[in-house]
Amino acid sequence: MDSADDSSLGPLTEDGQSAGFLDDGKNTIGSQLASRLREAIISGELEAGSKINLDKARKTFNVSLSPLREGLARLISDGLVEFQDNRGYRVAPISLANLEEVTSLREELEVFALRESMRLGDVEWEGNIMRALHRLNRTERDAARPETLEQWEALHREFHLTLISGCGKPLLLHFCSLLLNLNDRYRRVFLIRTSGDRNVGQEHSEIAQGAVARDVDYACEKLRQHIHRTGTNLRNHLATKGIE
Amino acid sequence: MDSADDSSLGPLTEDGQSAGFLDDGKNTIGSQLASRLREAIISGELEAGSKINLDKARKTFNVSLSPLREGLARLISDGLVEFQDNRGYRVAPISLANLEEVTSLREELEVFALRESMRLGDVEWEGNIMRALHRLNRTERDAARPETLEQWEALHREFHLTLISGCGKPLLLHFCSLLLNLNDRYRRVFLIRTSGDRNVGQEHSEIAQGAVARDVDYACEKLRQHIHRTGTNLRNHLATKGIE
DNA sequence: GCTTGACAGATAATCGATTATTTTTGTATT
DNA sequence: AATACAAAAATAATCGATTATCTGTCAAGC
Repeated sequence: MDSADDSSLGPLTEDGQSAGFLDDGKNTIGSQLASRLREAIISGELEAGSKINLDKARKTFNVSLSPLREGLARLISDGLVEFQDNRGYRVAPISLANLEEVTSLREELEVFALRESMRLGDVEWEGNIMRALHRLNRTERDAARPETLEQWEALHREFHLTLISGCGKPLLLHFCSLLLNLNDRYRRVFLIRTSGDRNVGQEHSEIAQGAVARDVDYACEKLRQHIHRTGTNLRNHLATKGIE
Repeated sequence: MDSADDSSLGPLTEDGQSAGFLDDGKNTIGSQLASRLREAIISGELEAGSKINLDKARKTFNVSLSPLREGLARLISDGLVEFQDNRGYRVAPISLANLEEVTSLREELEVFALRESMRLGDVEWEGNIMRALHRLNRTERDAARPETLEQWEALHREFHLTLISGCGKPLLLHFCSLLLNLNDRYRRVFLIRTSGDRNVGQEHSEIAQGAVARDVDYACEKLRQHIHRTGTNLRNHLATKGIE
Protein backbone atom coordinates (compact mmCIF):
# COMPACT_ATOMS: atom_id res chain seq x y z
CA MET A 1 0.00 0.00 0.00
CA ASP A 2 0.81 3.63 0.08
CA SER A 3 1.37 3.86 3.77
CA ALA A 4 4.62 5.01 5.27
CA ASP A 5 6.80 2.20 6.49
CA ASP A 6 6.79 2.82 10.20
CA SER A 7 7.66 -0.70 11.20
CA SER A 8 10.83 0.36 12.94
CA LEU A 9 9.28 3.26 14.81
CA GLY A 10 8.91 2.43 18.44
CA PRO A 11 6.52 3.97 20.95
CA LEU A 12 7.37 7.23 22.58
CA THR A 13 10.12 7.36 25.14
CA GLU A 14 10.56 10.19 27.57
CA ASP A 15 13.70 11.64 26.04
CA GLY A 16 12.17 14.75 24.52
CA GLN A 17 14.27 16.43 21.87
CA SER A 18 17.90 15.77 21.41
CA ALA A 19 19.85 18.68 19.93
CA GLY A 20 21.56 21.54 21.72
CA PHE A 21 18.54 23.59 22.74
CA LEU A 22 17.44 23.76 26.30
CA ASP A 23 14.58 21.45 27.05
CA ASP A 24 12.25 22.56 29.79
CA GLY A 25 11.33 18.95 30.44
CA LYS A 26 7.64 19.79 30.49
CA ASN A 27 6.91 18.60 27.01
CA THR A 28 3.54 17.39 26.04
CA ILE A 29 2.95 14.21 24.10
CA GLY A 30 2.24 16.35 21.06
CA SER A 31 5.65 17.99 21.34
CA GLN A 32 7.48 14.73 21.74
CA LEU A 33 5.66 13.31 18.78
CA ALA A 34 6.60 16.30 16.67
CA SER A 35 10.30 15.78 17.45
CA ARG A 36 10.08 12.07 16.91
CA LEU A 37 8.29 12.45 13.60
CA ARG A 38 10.56 15.24 12.41
CA GLU A 39 13.58 13.06 12.94
CA ALA A 40 11.82 10.12 11.29
CA ILE A 41 11.08 12.20 8.22
CA ILE A 42 14.40 13.95 7.89
CA SER A 43 16.26 10.69 8.36
CA GLY A 44 14.17 9.04 5.68
CA GLU A 45 12.71 6.53 8.12
CA LEU A 46 9.34 7.73 6.84
CA GLU A 47 9.39 7.68 3.09
CA ALA A 48 8.89 10.93 1.22
CA GLY A 49 5.45 11.21 -0.32
CA SER A 50 3.96 8.35 1.68
CA LYS A 51 0.59 8.64 3.30
CA ILE A 52 0.43 8.80 7.06
CA ASN A 53 -2.36 6.60 8.30
CA LEU A 54 -3.64 8.09 11.54
CA ASP A 55 -4.92 4.84 12.92
CA LYS A 56 -1.71 2.95 12.32
CA ALA A 57 0.38 5.82 13.59
CA ARG A 58 -1.82 6.01 16.67
CA LYS A 59 -1.10 2.38 17.42
CA THR A 60 2.57 2.62 16.54
CA PHE A 61 3.16 5.46 18.95
CA ASN A 62 0.63 4.36 21.50
CA VAL A 63 -1.12 7.68 21.63
CA SER A 64 -4.51 9.11 20.96
CA LEU A 65 -5.53 11.09 17.89
CA SER A 66 -5.36 14.49 19.54
CA PRO A 67 -1.62 14.65 20.23
CA LEU A 68 -0.92 12.88 16.97
CA ARG A 69 -2.68 15.58 14.99
CA GLU A 70 -1.03 18.16 17.19
CA GLY A 71 2.41 16.84 16.31
CA LEU A 72 1.65 16.52 12.63
CA ALA A 73 0.32 20.07 12.55
CA ARG A 74 3.70 21.33 13.65
CA LEU A 75 5.47 19.45 10.93
CA ILE A 76 3.25 21.19 8.44
CA SER A 77 4.76 24.49 9.57
CA ASP A 78 8.12 22.88 8.97
CA GLY A 79 7.21 21.96 5.43
CA LEU A 80 7.83 18.30 6.17
CA VAL A 81 4.21 17.19 6.09
CA GLU A 82 1.36 18.05 3.76
CA PHE A 83 -2.29 18.03 4.64
CA GLN A 84 -5.64 18.08 2.91
CA ASP A 85 -9.04 18.38 4.49
CA ASN A 86 -10.67 15.02 4.94
CA ARG A 87 -7.82 13.36 3.19
CA GLY A 88 -5.25 13.35 5.91
CA TYR A 89 -1.54 13.79 6.09
CA ARG A 90 1.35 12.68 3.97
CA VAL A 91 5.08 13.05 4.18
CA ALA A 92 6.10 15.95 1.95
CA PRO A 93 7.36 14.57 -1.35
CA ILE A 94 10.82 15.21 -2.68
CA SER A 95 11.58 16.27 -6.21
CA LEU A 96 14.26 17.85 -8.29
CA ALA A 97 12.24 21.07 -8.50
CA ASN A 98 11.89 21.21 -4.74
CA LEU A 99 15.58 20.60 -4.18
CA GLU A 100 16.45 23.36 -6.58
CA GLU A 101 14.08 25.76 -4.91
CA VAL A 102 15.46 24.92 -1.49
CA THR A 103 18.98 25.48 -2.73
CA SER A 104 18.10 28.70 -4.47
CA LEU A 105 16.29 30.08 -1.44
CA ARG A 106 19.09 29.06 0.88
CA GLU A 107 21.51 30.98 -1.30
CA GLU A 108 19.26 33.98 -1.11
CA LEU A 109 18.13 33.87 2.51
CA GLU A 110 21.07 32.38 4.33
CA VAL A 111 23.47 34.72 2.60
CA PHE A 112 21.25 37.67 3.43
CA ALA A 113 21.07 36.51 7.04
CA LEU A 114 24.83 36.11 7.18
CA ARG A 115 25.32 39.61 5.84
CA GLU A 116 22.98 40.98 8.48
CA SER A 117 24.71 38.96 11.18
CA MET A 118 28.07 40.34 10.18
CA ARG A 119 26.63 43.81 10.38
CA LEU A 120 25.03 43.31 13.79
CA GLY A 121 26.67 40.34 15.49
CA ASP A 122 28.67 40.86 18.67
CA VAL A 123 31.68 39.09 20.14
CA GLU A 124 29.52 36.38 21.63
CA TRP A 125 28.19 35.62 18.18
CA GLU A 126 31.74 35.31 16.91
CA GLY A 127 32.61 33.00 19.76
CA ASN A 128 29.61 30.82 19.10
CA ILE A 129 30.67 30.42 15.50
CA MET A 130 34.18 29.35 16.40
CA ARG A 131 32.85 26.85 18.89
CA ALA A 132 30.33 25.41 16.44
CA LEU A 133 33.02 25.18 13.78
CA HIS A 134 35.40 23.41 16.08
CA ARG A 135 32.86 20.88 17.25
CA LEU A 136 31.79 20.20 13.68
CA ASN A 137 35.29 19.75 12.34
CA ARG A 138 36.19 17.44 15.21
CA THR A 139 33.37 15.09 14.36
CA GLU A 140 34.00 12.39 11.85
CA ARG A 141 31.31 11.09 9.58
CA ASP A 142 31.52 7.35 9.29
CA ALA A 143 28.90 5.89 6.99
CA ALA A 144 29.30 2.55 8.76
CA ARG A 145 28.10 3.99 12.06
CA PRO A 146 24.74 5.75 11.77
CA GLU A 147 25.08 7.47 15.11
CA THR A 148 28.06 9.44 13.82
CA LEU A 149 25.99 10.58 10.86
CA GLU A 150 23.24 11.81 13.12
CA GLN A 151 25.78 13.52 15.29
CA TRP A 152 27.42 15.20 12.34
CA GLU A 153 24.08 16.33 10.92
CA ALA A 154 23.10 17.91 14.22
CA LEU A 155 26.40 19.77 14.48
CA HIS A 156 26.30 20.82 10.86
CA ARG A 157 22.84 22.25 11.28
CA GLU A 158 23.98 23.95 14.45
CA PHE A 159 26.92 25.50 12.63
CA HIS A 160 24.81 26.95 9.84
CA LEU A 161 22.23 28.30 12.26
CA THR A 162 24.90 29.81 14.46
CA LEU A 163 26.46 31.58 11.50
CA ILE A 164 23.27 33.51 10.91
CA SER A 165 22.12 33.71 14.52
CA GLY A 166 23.34 37.26 14.90
CA CYS A 167 21.02 38.75 12.32
CA GLY A 168 18.38 39.85 14.82
CA LYS A 169 15.54 38.70 12.60
CA PRO A 170 13.50 35.89 14.17
CA LEU A 171 11.31 35.36 11.13
CA LEU A 172 14.27 35.11 8.83
CA LEU A 173 15.90 32.61 11.15
CA HIS A 174 12.72 30.60 11.14
CA PHE A 175 12.66 30.50 7.35
CA CYS A 176 16.30 29.48 7.21
CA SER A 177 15.84 26.80 9.81
CA LEU A 178 12.99 25.40 7.78
CA LEU A 179 15.02 25.39 4.57
CA LEU A 180 17.88 23.71 6.37
CA ASN A 181 15.51 20.95 7.50
CA LEU A 182 14.32 20.38 3.99
CA ASN A 183 17.86 20.40 2.66
CA ASP A 184 19.15 18.00 5.28
CA ARG A 185 16.47 15.52 4.39
CA TYR A 186 17.86 15.27 0.88
CA ARG A 187 21.33 14.70 2.20
CA ARG A 188 20.29 12.06 4.67
CA VAL A 189 17.96 10.26 2.34
CA PHE A 190 20.70 10.04 -0.22
CA LEU A 191 23.42 9.40 2.28
CA ILE A 192 25.79 11.62 0.45
CA ARG A 193 29.49 11.29 0.50
CA THR A 194 30.91 14.60 -0.61
CA SER A 195 32.28 14.41 -4.08
CA GLY A 196 36.06 14.12 -4.39
CA ASP A 197 36.73 17.69 -5.39
CA ARG A 198 35.33 19.13 -2.18
CA ASN A 199 36.78 19.64 1.23
CA VAL A 200 33.70 20.53 3.19
CA GLY A 201 35.62 21.03 6.40
CA GLN A 202 37.71 23.67 4.75
CA GLU A 203 34.68 25.32 3.22
CA HIS A 204 33.14 25.69 6.66
CA SER A 205 36.38 27.07 8.05
CA GLU A 206 36.65 29.68 5.32
CA ILE A 207 33.11 30.85 5.87
CA ALA A 208 33.56 31.05 9.61
CA GLN A 209 36.86 32.87 9.41
CA GLY A 210 35.52 35.34 6.89
CA ALA A 211 32.53 35.94 9.13
CA VAL A 212 34.42 36.73 12.31
CA ALA A 213 36.92 38.82 10.32
CA ARG A 214 33.90 40.79 9.03
CA ASP A 215 35.00 40.35 5.46
CA VAL A 216 31.45 40.55 4.17
CA ASP A 217 31.96 39.90 0.49
CA TYR A 218 34.34 37.03 1.08
CA ALA A 219 32.25 35.22 3.67
CA CYS A 220 28.99 35.67 1.78
CA GLU A 221 30.48 34.43 -1.45
CA LYS A 222 32.01 31.40 0.27
CA LEU A 223 28.70 30.58 1.89
CA ARG A 224 26.87 30.96 -1.39
CA GLN A 225 29.29 28.63 -3.13
CA HIS A 226 29.06 26.15 -0.28
CA ILE A 227 25.28 26.01 -0.56
CA HIS A 228 25.41 25.88 -4.31
CA ARG A 229 27.88 23.01 -4.39
CA THR A 230 25.78 21.05 -1.95
CA GLY A 231 22.80 21.61 -4.21
CA THR A 232 24.67 20.43 -7.28
CA ASN A 233 25.98 17.41 -5.44
CA LEU A 234 22.54 16.42 -4.25
CA ARG A 235 21.04 17.00 -7.66
CA ASN A 236 23.42 14.48 -9.17
CA HIS A 237 22.50 11.89 -6.59
CA LEU A 238 18.82 12.51 -7.20
CA ALA A 239 19.34 12.09 -10.91
CA THR A 240 21.19 8.84 -10.27
CA LYS A 241 18.18 7.48 -8.41
CA GLY A 242 15.93 8.57 -11.22
CA ILE A 243 13.96 11.16 -9.30
CA GLU A 244 12.62 14.05 -11.25
CA MET B 1 -8.04 39.92 32.25
CA ASP B 2 -5.64 39.16 29.51
CA SER B 3 -8.10 37.40 27.29
CA ALA B 4 -8.76 38.44 23.73
CA ASP B 5 -11.90 40.44 23.31
CA ASP B 6 -13.99 38.08 21.28
CA SER B 7 -17.31 39.56 22.25
CA SER B 8 -18.20 40.42 18.68
CA LEU B 9 -17.18 37.09 17.22
CA GLY B 10 -20.18 35.06 16.25
CA PRO B 11 -20.43 31.32 15.84
CA LEU B 12 -19.32 29.68 12.66
CA THR B 13 -21.33 30.15 9.52
CA GLU B 14 -21.00 27.95 6.49
CA ASP B 15 -19.35 30.51 4.21
CA GLY B 16 -15.85 29.02 4.16
CA GLN B 17 -13.13 31.36 3.01
CA SER B 18 -13.80 34.51 1.12
CA ALA B 19 -10.99 35.60 -1.21
CA GLY B 20 -10.49 34.67 -4.81
CA PHE B 21 -9.23 31.11 -4.41
CA LEU B 22 -11.34 28.19 -5.42
CA ASP B 23 -13.11 26.63 -2.51
CA ASP B 24 -13.87 22.95 -2.80
CA GLY B 25 -16.77 23.39 -0.43
CA LYS B 26 -15.72 20.38 1.62
CA ASN B 27 -14.12 22.31 4.41
CA THR B 28 -13.86 20.91 7.86
CA ILE B 29 -14.73 22.88 10.96
CA GLY B 30 -11.03 23.24 11.64
CA SER B 31 -10.53 24.88 8.25
CA GLN B 32 -13.41 27.26 8.66
CA LEU B 33 -12.15 28.21 12.08
CA ALA B 34 -8.70 28.90 10.70
CA SER B 35 -10.14 31.31 8.12
CA ARG B 36 -12.40 32.93 10.64
CA LEU B 37 -9.61 33.39 13.17
CA ARG B 38 -7.14 34.58 10.56
CA GLU B 39 -9.50 37.32 9.51
CA ALA B 40 -10.23 38.16 13.14
CA ILE B 41 -6.54 38.57 13.87
CA ILE B 42 -5.55 40.45 10.76
CA SER B 43 -8.47 42.81 11.13
CA GLY B 44 -7.54 43.49 14.73
CA GLU B 45 -10.79 42.04 16.05
CA LEU B 46 -8.58 39.87 18.25
CA GLU B 47 -6.06 42.07 19.96
CA ALA B 48 -2.38 41.49 19.29
CA GLY B 49 -0.64 39.79 22.17
CA SER B 50 -3.83 38.73 23.92
CA LYS B 51 -4.23 35.26 25.31
CA ILE B 52 -6.65 32.92 23.62
CA ASN B 53 -8.67 31.09 26.20
CA LEU B 54 -9.61 27.74 24.73
CA ASP B 55 -12.69 27.31 26.83
CA LYS B 56 -14.09 30.73 26.01
CA ALA B 57 -13.21 30.36 22.35
CA ARG B 58 -14.85 26.96 22.33
CA LYS B 59 -18.08 28.50 23.58
CA THR B 60 -17.82 31.54 21.33
CA PHE B 61 -17.53 29.45 18.22
CA ASN B 62 -19.71 26.62 19.38
CA VAL B 63 -17.15 23.95 18.62
CA SER B 64 -15.17 21.34 20.43
CA LEU B 65 -11.52 21.57 21.38
CA SER B 66 -10.24 19.39 18.57
CA PRO B 67 -11.12 21.62 15.61
CA LEU B 68 -10.26 24.69 17.65
CA ARG B 69 -6.74 23.48 18.21
CA GLU B 70 -6.61 22.38 14.60
CA GLY B 71 -7.47 25.88 13.42
CA LEU B 72 -5.08 27.55 15.81
CA ALA B 73 -2.30 25.24 14.71
CA ARG B 74 -2.63 26.53 11.18
CA LEU B 75 -2.38 30.11 12.32
CA ILE B 76 0.89 29.25 13.97
CA SER B 77 2.24 28.37 10.53
CA ASP B 78 1.01 31.77 9.43
CA GLY B 79 2.91 33.50 12.19
CA LEU B 80 -0.31 34.97 13.54
CA VAL B 81 -0.52 32.87 16.68
CA GLU B 82 2.10 31.79 19.19
CA PHE B 83 2.02 28.69 21.28
CA GLN B 84 3.72 27.25 24.34
CA ASP B 85 3.34 23.80 25.77
CA ASN B 86 0.85 23.72 28.60
CA ARG B 87 0.48 27.44 28.39
CA GLY B 88 -1.76 27.73 25.42
CA TYR B 89 -2.11 30.09 22.53
CA ARG B 90 -1.90 33.81 22.17
CA VAL B 91 -2.32 36.22 19.32
CA ALA B 92 1.13 37.08 17.99
CA PRO B 93 2.20 40.42 19.43
CA ILE B 94 3.06 43.40 17.30
CA SER B 95 6.11 45.54 17.80
CA LEU B 96 8.27 48.05 16.01
CA ALA B 97 11.00 45.44 15.64
CA ASN B 98 8.60 42.97 14.09
CA LEU B 99 7.24 45.54 11.66
CA GLU B 100 10.74 46.45 10.60
CA GLU B 101 11.64 42.83 10.08
CA VAL B 102 8.53 42.21 8.05
CA THR B 103 9.26 45.23 5.90
CA SER B 104 12.88 44.31 5.46
CA LEU B 105 12.08 40.73 4.51
CA ARG B 106 9.36 41.82 2.13
CA GLU B 107 11.87 44.06 0.38
CA GLU B 108 14.22 41.14 0.10
CA LEU B 109 11.84 38.29 -0.73
CA GLU B 110 9.11 39.96 -2.70
CA VAL B 111 11.62 41.74 -4.89
CA PHE B 112 13.49 38.49 -5.44
CA ALA B 113 10.23 36.77 -6.31
CA LEU B 114 9.30 39.54 -8.70
CA ARG B 115 12.66 39.27 -10.42
CA GLU B 116 12.18 35.54 -10.84
CA SER B 117 8.64 36.05 -12.07
CA MET B 118 9.83 38.48 -14.69
CA ARG B 119 12.39 35.95 -15.79
CA LEU B 120 9.94 33.05 -15.99
CA GLY B 121 6.41 34.45 -16.19
CA ASP B 122 4.35 33.87 -19.31
CA VAL B 123 1.65 35.90 -21.00
CA GLU B 124 -1.00 34.57 -18.68
CA TRP B 125 0.98 35.87 -15.75
CA GLU B 126 1.12 39.28 -17.41
CA GLY B 127 -2.61 39.19 -17.98
CA ASN B 128 -3.31 38.28 -14.39
CA ILE B 129 -1.29 41.25 -13.24
CA MET B 130 -3.18 43.68 -15.42
CA ARG B 131 -6.48 42.28 -14.22
CA ALA B 132 -5.48 42.45 -10.57
CA LEU B 133 -4.22 46.00 -11.03
CA HIS B 134 -7.40 47.11 -12.70
CA ARG B 135 -9.63 45.59 -10.06
CA LEU B 136 -7.55 47.14 -7.32
CA ASN B 137 -7.48 50.62 -8.83
CA ARG B 138 -11.21 50.53 -9.43
CA THR B 139 -11.92 49.93 -5.77
CA GLU B 140 -12.23 52.90 -3.50
CA ARG B 141 -11.23 52.73 0.11
CA ASP B 142 -13.73 54.55 2.26
CA ALA B 143 -12.84 54.57 5.92
CA ALA B 144 -16.48 55.15 6.75
CA ARG B 145 -17.54 51.86 5.23
CA PRO B 146 -15.58 48.91 6.64
CA GLU B 147 -16.67 46.55 3.88
CA THR B 148 -14.81 48.67 1.32
CA LEU B 149 -11.68 48.42 3.44
CA GLU B 150 -11.93 44.64 3.56
CA GLN B 151 -12.56 44.55 -0.14
CA TRP B 152 -9.58 46.76 -0.87
CA GLU B 153 -7.32 44.72 1.41
CA ALA B 154 -8.29 41.50 -0.33
CA LEU B 155 -7.61 42.98 -3.76
CA HIS B 156 -4.39 44.57 -2.64
CA ARG B 157 -3.15 41.27 -1.30
CA GLU B 158 -4.24 39.60 -4.49
CA PHE B 159 -2.33 42.14 -6.55
CA HIS B 160 0.92 41.64 -4.68
CA LEU B 161 0.62 37.87 -4.79
CA THR B 162 -0.19 37.93 -8.48
CA LEU B 163 2.86 40.06 -9.20
CA ILE B 164 5.10 37.32 -7.85
CA SER B 165 2.96 34.35 -8.84
CA GLY B 166 5.10 33.62 -11.88
CA CYS B 167 8.27 32.82 -9.97
CA GLY B 168 7.72 29.07 -9.96
CA LYS B 169 8.82 28.75 -6.33
CA PRO B 170 6.03 27.50 -4.06
CA LEU B 171 8.04 27.87 -0.87
CA LEU B 172 9.00 31.41 -1.70
CA LEU B 173 5.38 32.24 -2.44
CA HIS B 174 4.42 30.76 0.88
CA PHE B 175 6.93 32.94 2.71
CA CYS B 176 5.76 36.03 0.87
CA SER B 177 2.13 35.28 1.55
CA LEU B 178 2.93 34.94 5.21
CA LEU B 179 4.81 38.23 5.30
CA LEU B 180 1.95 39.93 3.51
CA ASN B 181 -0.44 38.67 6.18
CA LEU B 182 1.71 40.06 8.92
CA ASN B 183 2.12 43.34 7.11
CA ASP B 184 -1.58 43.73 6.41
CA ARG B 185 -2.36 43.31 10.05
CA TYR B 186 -0.35 46.41 10.85
CA ARG B 187 -2.16 48.36 8.21
CA ARG B 188 -5.59 47.26 9.30
CA VAL B 189 -4.96 47.62 12.98
CA PHE B 190 -3.76 51.13 12.42
CA LEU B 191 -6.31 51.94 9.79
CA ILE B 192 -3.83 53.81 7.73
CA ARG B 193 -4.63 56.57 5.41
CA THR B 194 -1.71 56.91 3.06
CA SER B 195 0.33 59.95 3.80
CA GLY B 196 -0.23 62.93 1.55
CA ASP B 197 2.91 62.58 -0.48
CA ARG B 198 1.96 59.17 -1.84
CA ASN B 199 -0.21 58.06 -4.67
CA VAL B 200 -0.46 54.38 -3.99
CA GLY B 201 -2.56 53.71 -7.05
CA GLN B 202 0.15 55.14 -9.24
CA GLU B 203 2.81 53.17 -7.41
CA HIS B 204 0.97 49.96 -8.16
CA SER B 205 0.54 50.94 -11.78
CA GLU B 206 4.22 51.66 -12.21
CA ILE B 207 5.22 48.34 -10.72
CA ALA B 208 2.75 46.44 -12.86
CA GLN B 209 3.71 48.21 -16.05
CA GLY B 210 7.39 47.70 -15.40
CA ALA B 211 6.73 44.03 -14.74
CA VAL B 212 4.87 43.27 -17.94
CA ALA B 213 7.35 45.39 -19.91
CA ARG B 214 10.09 43.16 -18.40
CA ASP B 215 12.05 46.17 -17.25
CA VAL B 216 13.58 44.26 -14.37
CA ASP B 217 15.53 47.01 -12.65
CA TYR B 218 12.72 49.52 -12.90
CA ALA B 219 9.98 47.24 -11.64
CA CYS B 220 12.04 45.81 -8.81
CA GLU B 221 13.14 49.21 -7.62
CA LYS B 222 9.58 50.53 -7.73
CA LEU B 223 8.37 47.54 -5.74
CA ARG B 224 11.13 47.95 -3.20
CA GLN B 225 10.29 51.61 -2.73
CA HIS B 226 6.61 50.81 -2.46
CA ILE B 227 7.26 48.30 0.32
CA HIS B 228 9.70 50.59 2.03
CA ARG B 229 7.33 53.54 2.02
CA THR B 230 4.57 51.42 3.46
CA GLY B 231 6.95 50.35 6.20
CA THR B 232 7.90 53.91 7.01
CA ASN B 233 4.30 55.00 6.98
CA LEU B 234 3.28 52.23 9.35
CA ARG B 235 6.23 52.87 11.61
CA ASN B 236 5.10 56.45 12.12
CA HIS B 237 1.62 55.34 13.03
CA LEU B 238 3.02 52.81 15.47
CA ALA B 239 5.17 55.46 17.07
CA THR B 240 2.13 57.72 17.37
CA LYS B 241 0.33 55.04 19.33
CA GLY B 242 3.35 54.59 21.56
CA ILE B 243 4.19 51.05 20.52
CA GLU B 244 7.81 50.05 20.68
C1' DG C 1 7.05 41.45 57.11
C1' DC C 2 8.67 38.12 53.95
C1' DT C 3 9.14 33.63 52.06
C1' DT C 4 7.51 28.90 51.40
C1' DG C 5 4.37 25.46 50.55
C1' DA C 6 -0.20 23.41 50.30
C1' DC C 7 -4.57 23.92 48.48
C1' DA C 8 -8.21 25.21 45.09
C1' DG C 9 -9.68 26.97 40.90
C1' DA C 10 -8.59 27.68 36.16
C1' DT C 11 -6.82 26.09 32.13
C1' DA C 12 -4.60 22.93 28.84
C1' DA C 13 -3.87 18.10 27.21
C1' DT C 14 -5.42 13.70 26.36
C1' DC C 15 -8.49 9.91 25.79
C1' DG C 16 -12.23 6.72 23.99
C1' DA C 17 -16.31 6.79 21.57
C1' DT C 18 -19.14 8.71 17.90
C1' DT C 19 -20.06 10.89 13.57
C1' DA C 20 -18.86 12.34 8.85
C1' DT C 21 -16.38 11.66 4.72
C1' DT C 22 -13.79 9.17 1.46
C1' DT C 23 -12.34 5.05 -0.82
C1' DT C 24 -13.01 0.47 -2.16
C1' DT C 25 -15.67 -3.30 -3.61
C1' DG C 26 -19.22 -5.62 -5.76
C1' DT C 27 -23.13 -5.74 -8.87
C1' DA C 28 -26.29 -4.50 -12.31
C1' DT C 29 -26.90 -2.27 -16.67
C1' DT C 30 -25.75 -0.71 -21.24
C1' DA D 1 -15.98 -5.04 -21.49
C1' DA D 2 -16.86 -0.69 -19.70
C1' DT D 3 -19.59 2.34 -16.93
C1' DA D 4 -22.46 3.76 -13.21
C1' DC D 5 -24.32 3.06 -9.01
C1' DA D 6 -24.90 1.25 -4.18
C1' DA D 7 -23.31 -0.84 -0.20
C1' DA D 8 -19.51 -1.73 2.80
C1' DA D 9 -15.10 -0.86 4.64
C1' DA D 10 -11.58 2.32 5.77
C1' DT D 11 -10.27 6.51 7.25
C1' DA D 12 -10.61 11.24 8.99
C1' DA D 13 -13.07 14.65 11.99
C1' DT D 14 -15.42 15.79 15.93
C1' DC D 15 -17.32 15.44 20.48
C1' DG D 16 -17.84 15.09 25.68
C1' DA D 17 -15.57 13.54 29.54
C1' DT D 18 -11.33 12.78 32.06
C1' DT D 19 -6.70 13.68 33.41
C1' DA D 20 -2.60 16.59 33.85
C1' DT D 21 -0.58 20.97 34.52
C1' DC D 22 -0.40 25.59 35.79
C1' DT D 23 -1.60 29.88 38.52
C1' DG D 24 -3.17 32.41 42.11
C1' DT D 25 -4.43 32.51 47.12
C1' DC D 26 -3.84 31.95 51.74
C1' DA D 27 -1.89 30.26 55.86
C1' DA D 28 2.27 28.57 58.47
C1' DG D 29 6.88 29.18 59.55
C1' DC D 30 10.98 31.91 59.75
